Amino acid sequence: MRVSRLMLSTLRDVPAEADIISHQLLLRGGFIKRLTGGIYAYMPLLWKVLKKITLIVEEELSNKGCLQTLLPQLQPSEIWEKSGRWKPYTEGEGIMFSLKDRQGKELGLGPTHEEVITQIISQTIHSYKQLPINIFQIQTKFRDEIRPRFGLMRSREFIMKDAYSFHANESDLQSTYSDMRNAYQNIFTKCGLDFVCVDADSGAIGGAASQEFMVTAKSGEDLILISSDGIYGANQEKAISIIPEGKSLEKNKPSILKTTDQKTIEELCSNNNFHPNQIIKVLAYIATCDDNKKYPIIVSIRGDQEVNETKLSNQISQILKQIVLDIRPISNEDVQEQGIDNIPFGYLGPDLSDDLLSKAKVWEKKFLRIADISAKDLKSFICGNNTKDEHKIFFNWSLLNTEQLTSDIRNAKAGDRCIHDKTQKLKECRGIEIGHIFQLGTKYSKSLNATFTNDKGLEEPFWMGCYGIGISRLAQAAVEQNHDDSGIIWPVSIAPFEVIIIIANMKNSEQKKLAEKIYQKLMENRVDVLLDDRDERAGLKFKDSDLIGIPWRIVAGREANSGLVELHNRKTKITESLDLESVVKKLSEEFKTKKL
RNA sequence: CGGGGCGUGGCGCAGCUUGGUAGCGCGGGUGCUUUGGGAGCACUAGGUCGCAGGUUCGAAUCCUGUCGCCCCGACCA
Repeated sequence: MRVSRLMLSTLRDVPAEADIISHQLLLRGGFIKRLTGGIYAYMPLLWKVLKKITLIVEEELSNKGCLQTLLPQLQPSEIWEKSGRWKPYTEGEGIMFSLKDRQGKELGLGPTHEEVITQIISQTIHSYKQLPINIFQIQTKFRDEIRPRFGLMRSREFIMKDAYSFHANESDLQSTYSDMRNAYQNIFTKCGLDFVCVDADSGAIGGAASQEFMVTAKSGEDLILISSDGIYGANQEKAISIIPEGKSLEKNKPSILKTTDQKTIEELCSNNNFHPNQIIKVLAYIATCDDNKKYPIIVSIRGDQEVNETKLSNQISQILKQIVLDIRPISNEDVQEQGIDNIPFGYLGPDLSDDLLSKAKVWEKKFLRIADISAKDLKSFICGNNTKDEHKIFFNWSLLNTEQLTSDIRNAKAGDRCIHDKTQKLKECRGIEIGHIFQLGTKYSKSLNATFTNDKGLEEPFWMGCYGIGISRLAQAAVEQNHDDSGIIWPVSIAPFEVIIIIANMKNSEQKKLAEKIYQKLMENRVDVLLDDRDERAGLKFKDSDLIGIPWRIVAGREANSGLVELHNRKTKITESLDLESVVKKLSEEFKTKKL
């Protein structure tokens, strides 16, 4: 390809809309153009990158025996009703675009394809003899993000690879799951990325085991915790740890302490010389569930710890056997709306009476009480006395005489000790999620009634797995991780072009002739090469080639009349003078490994 | 959804406080010079100042509404 024909449009100034470096560089290099919020056109340069990523993915998955397909994007509401996801996905914080056709039939614009593929497979596969099946597609997905941002990182329309596997039993699912994890390692390694694989929450998709692949980068949206030995890694939503030991409260006669205007843990500690880990923090939440009911929740946790709302939400949905649509702290407005303004915020105890809810207009009349292990483990503690300006001190759980469900709903933090080895500590870093694999189990096959006949002749729901890769996000993550002050430094395997040839001075026929010759030769050797034949000054061409990040640069310049060109590596910045034959030979060998 | 900020040629911005109907840099076009790190000079094209009302003799500027974009938050009582 010749740059004069490439529709290249680079910008010197940073467009005001871009905040993070990868977004800025993609815009400045002319890789993407924004059509509207969170919706981008992939320009020819980026499309080449996306195709290269796609090829790597297809090759790896094909090696694992996966089939490729292309599924509908417009999906009928019925199958989403059956799986129980229509409401959570279209209402509230729902992320599915939905619409009605002229008959009034409701359709969703696919954010993911579990329902569709389950339906299709159940129509096609009937016997255990046909299993397992592992099938994938690469196509555009739609998500109505509350707040699209960072260019392709969180956009409303994006390219995703999603794979779904179907099995006759759980152990077969597990073996495909680890096969896929292995394929993912290969894919991201081939893409030239630094990444980690961490335990993850399975979120709205549901299911058992789930892991995420994270490209480590300062601007990452996810907080991940990794043990110093690298054995354990998890998204903070999911991470578990051993809590730091606290300075425990001595045992003493339980009593009531006057604590006027001491509503926060901090105020309580500074006024009475307590430690946060001697106090039980009690928080009130309201959870909105699938059955349209609102459940008030009382959460107890050790004062120095933070509630993990993902864990909390999962726990509630397990207890109530309901999908939790929304969970948030109870606000003063909530309390007023319900007509129950007698809740002594700042002085709550785990044993806050249900009687306070008796006048509630729409809320359930009973608190669901959950205590984090950190609070439950305290032998003697301080907590609110459910009366303004009063706390209990030297109390224990049997004195409180209250029913509590105990579970881990605490945020693991950097510095906490690890479960697998107490001598290891967790450290935190940020990551960009580019892949996510799930063992779904039978959740979708059951709800959609997708079954096969097993070897005993009985009908049984499929065991399912699903596996995603954000293709367009991966491209941007690669930029976030590989750039310098001059621009992008694409890993060779996914670079839009492997080599760019610059003709320093278009008026010099020696340079032109030599460049053209190398250009032809490299193309004959199947090197993906770009020729900058624009009638521009050399400096501008250098700037552009650095900005768009082509890994190798050949310059036909000063030494052209002695048959020499300059070969420059974008990443190492090493430059050497070579003749035509050596340049072609060197580059052909450089790229040979991946061209069979 | 809450808070903050911004909408002025393709991009980045000034002008707005104190109304008098647009300007700078980059980019585009033409010509000459230049030619290894975003060239110089000259000429030139391109904007109903997001949109709709209102105030005024007169609005980019003041007021109201609306749309769009960006950032932060939606976490501890």
